[in-house]
Amino acid sequence: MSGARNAKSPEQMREEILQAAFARFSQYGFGKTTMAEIAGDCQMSAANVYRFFVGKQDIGVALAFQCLGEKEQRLRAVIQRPGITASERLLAFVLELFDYVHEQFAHQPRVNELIEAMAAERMEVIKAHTDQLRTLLMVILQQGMESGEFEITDVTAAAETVMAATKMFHTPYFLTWYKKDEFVHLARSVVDLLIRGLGKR
Amino acid sequence: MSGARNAKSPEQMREEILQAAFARFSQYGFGKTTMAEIAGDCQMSAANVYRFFVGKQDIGVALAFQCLGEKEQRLRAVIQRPGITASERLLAFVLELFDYVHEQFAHQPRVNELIEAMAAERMEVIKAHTDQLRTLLMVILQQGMESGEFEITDVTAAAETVMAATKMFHTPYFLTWYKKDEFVHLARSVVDLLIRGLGKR
DNA sequence: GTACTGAATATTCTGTTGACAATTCACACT
DNA sequence: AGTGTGAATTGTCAACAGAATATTCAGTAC
Repeated sequence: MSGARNAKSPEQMREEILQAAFARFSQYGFGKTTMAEIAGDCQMSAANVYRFFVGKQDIGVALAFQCLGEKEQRLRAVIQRPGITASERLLAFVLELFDYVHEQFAHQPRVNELIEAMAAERMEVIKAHTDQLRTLLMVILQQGMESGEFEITDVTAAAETVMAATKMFHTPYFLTWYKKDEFVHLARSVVDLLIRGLGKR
Repeated sequence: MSGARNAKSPEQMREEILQAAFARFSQYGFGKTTMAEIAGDCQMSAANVYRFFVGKQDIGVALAFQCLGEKEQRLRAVIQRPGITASERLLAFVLELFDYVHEQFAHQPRVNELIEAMAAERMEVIKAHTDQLRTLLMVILQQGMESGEFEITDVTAAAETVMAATKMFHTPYFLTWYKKDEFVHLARSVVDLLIRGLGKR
């Protein structure tokens, strides 16, 4: 242990900075938040923040990862929900995805902005998340295979296909085009049709 | 007939203006084209253009309608293509839709811009087109019902559903996300799955 | 040497202003 | 009366200057 009285580990420092940055970003937005403000919230100089993050953008990217991780958590909960069929789970998954996007768009527009902005510059942010979503979808499809509900030759490809067919429901871009009810209704129809397509002959 | 030597009907005038405007818009874009230029191309003053169009935007809207009309023509050709099954027609329809969007995005980005810009301000532009697309899709589904390929209870709803599931392939927004081949492959997978879902048990 | 800072520098943002373009209008020509 | 125009008006945009901010660095405290 080093001698200074209040020494914190680099991990704790990073955590503290991220927390302060998130509070600012989610209230005022990425652009309107200054490094000096974030640093001030942590009782340090702006220069010192650079000992823990390469730059402001890196802070944004880290937070975007964190948010998407939480989203993934919510979806994992759907995967683990007990006592429902694969078909029901698939519907629940898509609706949860939509709900999340919709809710965030409505109640946390700044967070949404943040994620979009980071994704625009650093593709890997959204790439890792998409991979994760596909993997979760594959679990559902696999379950459906095992229960005999689905008949699928290539689960990976099928997951990709289902992602594409439901893209509209997890892409903020479309959120202004329809009302929430219409979206949910449409999502149900699409999922129903997909389930029928995935089912046994 | 009025007495002036070279009198043209208002319809002809409108047509001439639209043609000149399209030439400019598609080469330089809506924003970079001035009313004076359009008027000059028609050997008239800018002020005179206003006797035929309420404003610049109205010219843009008229052209957007025209472009979307041509797109619809191309799709009608798919509807009328003889000697193919409804399934094949559905695939051809979606691929044609994608091809059109992709081609325009690549070779006529200005036209694309124009349509997006007009649609952003005057919803009815895109609304009428979407209705038209759904109607065309309904024809395909109806054909599939009659040939016994499909089993659909509500053709209108099914058309809406298919539109939603293939949204990704006719929305320019996604064009930068994947490469053309990937899109086509994905589109085929999605359509195959939908066809299976629409088919008889 | 390690942890940190204030000041220096580089970059980005913002508000302003002049020029350009859309639209209107009073009038001319037929 | 219908067709059209030049000039006036209004609104928009882009360039530029100045301010604000991100980032770096030389130096201080311990």
